[in-house]
Amino acid sequence: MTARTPSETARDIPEATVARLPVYLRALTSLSEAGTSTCSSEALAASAGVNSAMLRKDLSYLGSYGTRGVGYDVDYLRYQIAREIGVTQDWPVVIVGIGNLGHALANYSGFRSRGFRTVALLDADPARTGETVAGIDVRPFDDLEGIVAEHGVAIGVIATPAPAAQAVADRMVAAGISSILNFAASVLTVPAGVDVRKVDLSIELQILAYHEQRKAQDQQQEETA
Amino acid sequence: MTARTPSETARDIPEATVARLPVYLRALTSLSEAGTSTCSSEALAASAGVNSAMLRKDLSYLGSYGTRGVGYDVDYLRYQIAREIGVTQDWPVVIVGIGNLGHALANYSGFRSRGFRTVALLDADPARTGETVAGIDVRPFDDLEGIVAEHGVAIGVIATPAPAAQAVADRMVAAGISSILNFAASVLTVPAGVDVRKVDLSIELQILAYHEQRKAQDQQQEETA
DNA sequence: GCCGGTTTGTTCTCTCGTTCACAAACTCCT
DNA sequence: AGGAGTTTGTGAACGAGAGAACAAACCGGC
Ligand SMILES: NC(=O)c1ccc[n+]([C@@H]2O[C@H](COP(=O)([O-])OP(=O)(O)OC[C@H]3O[C@@H](n4cnc5c(N)ncnc54)[C@H](O)[C@@H]3O)[C@@H](O)[C@H]2O)c1
Ligand SMILES: NC(=O)c1ccc[n+]([C@@H]2O[C@H](COP(=O)([O-])OP(=O)(O)OC[C@H]3O[C@@H](n4cnc5c(N)ncnc54)[C@H](O)[C@@H]3O)[C@@H](O)[C@H]2O)c1
Repeated sequence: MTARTPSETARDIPEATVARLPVYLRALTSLSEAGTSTCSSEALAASAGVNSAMLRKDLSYLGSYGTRGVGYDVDYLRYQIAREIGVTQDWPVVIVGIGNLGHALANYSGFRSRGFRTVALLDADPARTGETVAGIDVRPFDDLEGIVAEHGVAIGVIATPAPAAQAVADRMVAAGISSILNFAASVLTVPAGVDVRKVDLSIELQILAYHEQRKAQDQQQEETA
Repeated sequence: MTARTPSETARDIPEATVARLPVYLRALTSLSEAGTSTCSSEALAASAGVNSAMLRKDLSYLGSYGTRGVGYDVDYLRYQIAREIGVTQDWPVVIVGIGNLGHALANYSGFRSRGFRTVALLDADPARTGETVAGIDVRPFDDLEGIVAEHGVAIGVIATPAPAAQAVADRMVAAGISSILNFAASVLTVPAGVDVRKVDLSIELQILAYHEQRKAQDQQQEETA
């Protein structure tokens, strides 16, 4: 069963490492634009805000792209990471729910520059349909299946109110989308093989509030001590 | 030195647990609104999308708020979690950078309903100043110190372009802010005692792209097998 | 008052992630 | 060519997090 074809690079990069690769990629792009051609793990780790040992271990999962005593070639490493993540090719993306957040996302240029191309903006509200945001027409949600098939869309973004999110996700999955980025504050249930990542602003704020409260308590305790 | 005052509840809740508490809180609010007064760890875990054993362990860090053989009282548990996180009180928040994203954040109602009150919108661009978003005037960035002092703001949100983020963070910290939510795609350096959390949309998309690419490769391998 | 059924709180174990520390490998200088 | 000085890649120690399993505790019925 375990066919194990050691075709190109060995797979199985740890999830925590995958989450940091884009940060390294960004740091390398920065360095490259600043004209730096070579950098040490120490320098790159500082740019990325991590420990240098962790950086080296992360990079070692991709292969041996550094030179001992010298460091890493910025552009070469940048290409290798980009290839590993898969952003050397363009990924078509659809955004569903063109309200406050959907508008911001559609207008966000960081998308395009990092290998993601917004091919459609969809909304269920007929009043929204026909509007043009960032040069792209807002189309009815029912166009989803056609657009996904036409462009081979694999990644969908949900920016609808929470109650609509599960239904939208179901339609996306049925249409053939297998990766979803969810901004709605709700837990999505999807079949195996479909990846979901969530971004929840209010959760982030609550985590900050917890630590803030702790700081206040600690300070109070010091005062009474 | 380690005074260790076991004042109320024992502190030191694991970070992973802290990150899940807001999810439980949301699920409990949902259940409460649906009229449910009691629920088991199994049911709550399903709503939150986690394993029931993990849920019980998480809750056990707060204390013993359940009843064996019965389950948890929804409203009581909800209050206990809210108190632990610190969202029974209101947290004043400032948002800096009222562009595409800043507008969406200012218009976001989920803020207010979860214990966070936007007390000011700040932008360095004079053209933005004077505009009113969601009933709040956009004010010059230089008003930061005054507003932080006046309202006792502890939490700041950065939605400026990446190159401006570090400077904004420095000013925030100098003004007395000790928790920052950063939407800009840059690594922030802050003094010890200041918490930073980042939300980076393009990192999330890149993680999805990586897994998507892997799926495609696996499928290709199966076909040739 | 006791017993069967139910559900929590917790212990144990395993996996995953992070950091340390150092040998291997490279460059540069003499 | 050889040695001093760097920097990578990785084995090993350490710590945190997740899941399985089970005893303790509770309810309701008899
Ligand atoms: N605005 C923010 O800053 C922010 C921040 C974090 C999270 N969120 C979350 O993002 C989501 C969107 O927020 P928003 O402020 O943009 O809300 P919004 O109400 O402004 O926009 C929602 C849009 O989704 C559309 N829609 C509703 N049901 C739909 C359906 N079934 N199919 C397709 N489209 C549908 C609506 O027509 C509307 O245009 C919400 O779940 C919110 O909780 C928003
Ligand atoms: N729009 C999105 O969907 C989105 C998504 C993810 C991340 N981001 C990030 O969020 C940030 C903001 O994105 P945006 O699309 O809203 O950009 P934007 O250009 O529309 O808005 C930026 C705003 O910040 C203000 N500003 C600039 N320098 C400032 C300073 N020193 N002090 C105060 N204000 C200042 C500008 O005047 C402008 O109003 C960017 O870093 C972007 O990468 C945006």
